[in-house]
Amino acid sequence: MAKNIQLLKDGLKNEGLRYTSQRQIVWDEICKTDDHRDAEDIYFKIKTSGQKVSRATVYRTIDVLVKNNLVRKLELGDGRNRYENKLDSSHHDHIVCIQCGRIDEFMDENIEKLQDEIAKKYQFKIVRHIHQLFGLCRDCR
Amino acid sequence: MAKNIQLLKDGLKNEGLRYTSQRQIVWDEICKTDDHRDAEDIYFKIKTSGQKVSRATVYRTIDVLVKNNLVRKLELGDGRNRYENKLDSSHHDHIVCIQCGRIDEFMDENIEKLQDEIAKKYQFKIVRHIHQLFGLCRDCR
DNA sequence: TTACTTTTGAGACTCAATCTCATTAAAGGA
DNA sequence: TCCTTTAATGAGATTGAGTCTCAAAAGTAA
Repeated sequence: MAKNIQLLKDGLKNEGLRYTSQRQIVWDEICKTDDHRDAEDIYFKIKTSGQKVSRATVYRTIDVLVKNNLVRKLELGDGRNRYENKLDSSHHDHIVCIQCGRIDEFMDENIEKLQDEIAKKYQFKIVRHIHQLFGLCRDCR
Repeated sequence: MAKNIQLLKDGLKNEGLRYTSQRQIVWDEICKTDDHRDAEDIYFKIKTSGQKVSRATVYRTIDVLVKNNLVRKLELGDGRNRYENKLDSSHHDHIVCIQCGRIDEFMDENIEKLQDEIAKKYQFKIVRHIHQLFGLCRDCR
């Protein structure tokens, strides 16, 4: 956990931002699980644990963490953004069950390469991508 | 255009839904361009053209069209859903310029195949997918 | 410790989208 | 054509995720 504190401090310092207890609390909460949670979930988890961080600060801190590459933002198109920590996970995309909400992660080197070729063909400089498969998982099909 | 009217009528009949002038107006508006517009754009375009369809009906009709496979919903993760008619376009994904908003369409048979393999590996039955590349287009890079 | 600047909290606000419910109008008989 | 039934519509209220405001609190550097 000490590692996480340093990661946060360094990330903030890089951006000329201050290290505060609220930011630490939010970052700790996001590191606690490898789930894909939305901001309200994270906010209420902190709130019910008795710690005091306002909703605005939770949202603002998550933005800071995303910008500093400590947290990844997931847009599943249902109106709520989800977040996952990037502690020791390498790049991956998601496969989502539309029935039970289960989210698995996948990564395919070949798809990544094909994407690069498409970007070249269209003369785009890619900065990020979204690749999500929606369907029924083995338990729901 | 007569073709479009029939498409709509058939689509509605299949679902046991009624054919109404409002639904025709919304469908016509969506067919007018191959843009990727949001519901408000479509609503205001209809409104300023002097035709009377309420906002609620525009939203409801778009949902009907999406469910009946006449319109495709695009989720670019900026809080507004975009829509495009599926008149004579085959399946494709999108490459989006984060600077100017330009949206190009791409399709890669190999990526589609690799997706199928991933689905098999994770034992998912895929019903839809989102694949979007975000970056800077040739004019913005 | 002071002076300065960033961050926080509470709640107001935004905006896309949905919901409510009284009214209107398709669709299929008679 | 006229009924009857039932779905669709419109106006405006409501929702809900997320953002903004601004006074107060707390880092930071000298």
